[in-house]
Amino acid sequence: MPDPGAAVSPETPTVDKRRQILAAAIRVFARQGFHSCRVSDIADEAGVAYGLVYHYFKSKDQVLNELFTERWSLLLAAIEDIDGQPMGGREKLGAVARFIIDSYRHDPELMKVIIVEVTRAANSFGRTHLPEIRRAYDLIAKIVADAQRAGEFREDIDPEFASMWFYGAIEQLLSGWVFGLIPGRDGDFDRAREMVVETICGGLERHTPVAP
Amino acid sequence: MPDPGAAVSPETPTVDKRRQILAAAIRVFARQGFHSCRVSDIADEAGVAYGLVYHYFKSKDQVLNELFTERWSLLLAAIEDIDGQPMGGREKLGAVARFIIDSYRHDPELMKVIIVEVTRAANSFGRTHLPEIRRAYDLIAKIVADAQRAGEFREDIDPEFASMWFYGAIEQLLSGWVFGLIPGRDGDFDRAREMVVETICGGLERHTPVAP
Amino acid sequence: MPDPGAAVSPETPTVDKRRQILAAAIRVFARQGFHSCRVSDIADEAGVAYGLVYHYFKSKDQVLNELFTERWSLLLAAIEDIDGQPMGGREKLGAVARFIIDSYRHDPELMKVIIVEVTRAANSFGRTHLPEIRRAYDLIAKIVADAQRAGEFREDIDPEFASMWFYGAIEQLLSGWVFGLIPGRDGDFDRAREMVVETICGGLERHTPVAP
Amino acid sequence: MPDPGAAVSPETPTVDKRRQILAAAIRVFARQGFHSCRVSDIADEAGVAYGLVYHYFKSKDQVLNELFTERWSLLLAAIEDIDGQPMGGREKLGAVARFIIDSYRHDPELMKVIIVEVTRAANSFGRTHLPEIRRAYDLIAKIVADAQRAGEFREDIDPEFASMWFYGAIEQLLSGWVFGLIPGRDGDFDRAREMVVETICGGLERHTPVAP
DNA sequence: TATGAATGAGTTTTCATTCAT
DNA sequence: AATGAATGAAAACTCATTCAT
Repeated sequence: MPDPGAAVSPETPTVDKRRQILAAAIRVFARQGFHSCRVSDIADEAGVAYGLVYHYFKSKDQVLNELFTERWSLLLAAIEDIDGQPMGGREKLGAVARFIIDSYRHDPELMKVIIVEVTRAANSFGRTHLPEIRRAYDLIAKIVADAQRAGEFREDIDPEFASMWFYGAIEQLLSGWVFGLIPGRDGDFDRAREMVVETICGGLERHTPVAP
Repeated sequence: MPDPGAAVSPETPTVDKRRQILAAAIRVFARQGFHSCRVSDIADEAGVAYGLVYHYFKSKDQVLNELFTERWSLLLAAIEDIDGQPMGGREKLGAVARFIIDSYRHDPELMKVIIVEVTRAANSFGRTHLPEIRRAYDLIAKIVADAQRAGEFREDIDPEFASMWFYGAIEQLLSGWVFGLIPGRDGDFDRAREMVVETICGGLERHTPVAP
Repeated sequence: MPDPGAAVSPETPTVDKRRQILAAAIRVFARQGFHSCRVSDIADEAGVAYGLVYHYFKSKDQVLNELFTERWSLLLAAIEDIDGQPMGGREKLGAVARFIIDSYRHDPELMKVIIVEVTRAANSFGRTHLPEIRRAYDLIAKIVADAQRAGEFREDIDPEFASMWFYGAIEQLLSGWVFGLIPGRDGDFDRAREMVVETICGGLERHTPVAP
Repeated sequence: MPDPGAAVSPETPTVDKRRQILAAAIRVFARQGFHSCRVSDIADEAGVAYGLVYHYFKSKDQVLNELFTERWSLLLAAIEDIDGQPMGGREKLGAVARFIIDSYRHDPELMKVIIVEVTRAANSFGRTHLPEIRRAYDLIAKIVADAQRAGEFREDIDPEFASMWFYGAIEQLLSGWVFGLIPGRDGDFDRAREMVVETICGGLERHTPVAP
């Protein structure tokens, strides 16, 4: 089972200024937004000199890019890993939902940045990272298609579209938490996860309505 | 049945410069993005003088705000209208989906602007318009809750969350079209609408799985 | 006979801010050097707002380019004009020297800027304007070549090279004045002009040494 | 007869990092220009660590200063040496021209740097080194004055000015080679030297025009 | 001597907004 | 209503120089 927190440096003994800057950037981006913060805000938050940000990163953009890529590649690896396991479609999608939601639970600020500044910022960074983002959609679509072939999911729904519903639903959920639109206390995360899987997979599975 | 195109200017005989500017803004925002365009780009596209934009609008932001508010209030009115009609939950959500998708079909540039620059731009305009956006979620949640009370939808799924899945799925769909991630030809719009309703409502309805 | 001061605006009645900025730029560039001055220095000197410089000019570079091009094209036109007249080589070169020296006398600051920041700044602006600068060398070389064909100048000296001596000598003269290395009082200008023509043309003309 | 290549490092057996840096600086300054290169470019070119440049030199400026001073003092010494010899004006100026042109032939990159970045960069380094540069003009002027007193050169031409023509002509020649404006193949160097001496000295000498 | 991480001052350029006409 | 010249604040980025090791 993939661990959403695996990338976080486990107490580097030496002071790693590069890491320090990245961590500060997460906090600053989450608090003020990428466009509304200055590079000096990041440097101040990290407690380093202005120029050091440019010593380690080519540009302000590059800081966000790195943050995103590092995290997103974990997600892609996790989905691929999940897909490779001997599970049914519902179980696989459940595991994907769990990974994403646990990622949020583990580091809400980083996930906020990734969703708000990249994934949903389709006109700025989203466009840059479209290929990587799309890769996630494709992997999910593959899970759906496999489940259809296995007879688990109904076949009259296009897997590409189903992938959109599934990912869109989860991202909206995280957005809801990020902006305080829906309750996000401890128990809510697991409940939400169960419900979203129940709803989407329930709709994707072959089923007969219960007569009222 | 609400008409997604109702907002279009009712043929003012005199050239309405204000309308001209708004229409130009849609094209420019859709093409370049809100932040990457200058006020002069809008004026040029509209074929009017620079300062005239400021004669009619308080600020660049105000132009986008107006565009959004005008359109979004139509959406809210449509959902309220739909909710008031004697239909089941599936039918109501189907009508909501139809309205949104028809809005996109009718004026893809405007919908692109609204989604990309407002609805999904949670850190800039999205924050400003959060109350109105939230209102849509609430109306959808109400439809779900009513259907639950009527015994049509299963009651173990939180309507607030269900609203997120439903809206998130549709918005993701539109995003997919906007950025060319999924096919968006003529037939696709209706098929996608039917499928998303089938999937989400299928999952929300009380049902029994078909034994494999 | 070309007039080196022809381009200078003769008391524009309306305040021409663009001209105002150009005139200020000459003073500032002459005083502080192009690289050592800020755009705000120009704006301050011109008594206009910072942004107005960018309203009229694309960049700081563009201001200098315009200054140079305007003046240099006058020089080229003058040389061409001189070359077209029915005069001997010595007379023509004398007229060219007169035009350049009169240009300096008329507007020493502008000529200082052109020489110091463009003509002799071979690694920055000089490189950009090399074709135009070279054009002047070529025109002078043509005058020499014609005088050789006419039997006035000795033919064993390459006109291209002679052009270098002639132009280099005059530019060095102006540099000497600009930096106060040689006397530059009223009478000196005409004397220097006569002497440089006497020396270079004397050397270029067919002559026999006087036996000591 | 002075040797223009005398300054070249006398084969230090141990790798002389200081010399290594100076040599690298010549290449980098010649290629990119002083202002367009970074200290790190020099260090990279020399294959040494960044900070080592500052171990040997007080500043980036200091590197160029040293390069210039070392070379220029050779030139001054050469002119003084030439002036001390029992030769006529034409012979002396010929020897000076030979030294300068041979310097260029021997190390074109160094001479390019000295001319482009110092001698002709009147607003930056040229200003700093004005006294040394002026010294060269003065020495040349003295040669002219002596030749006038000896009856070899005509006396109606100011030696200070004549010095300008002579030095300006040669510098312009080198600039022409540096920027590819005039042919600079093997034979051209000697021909150009002979021609410039012939022209300038021919003009400075007492002579009578040949009647056409 | 040698290294390269760390510092931070300094400037161009952009562009929303205002305002005189 | 309409024009577009005029304003000025704001921030990314560069890079010479310092310094701890």
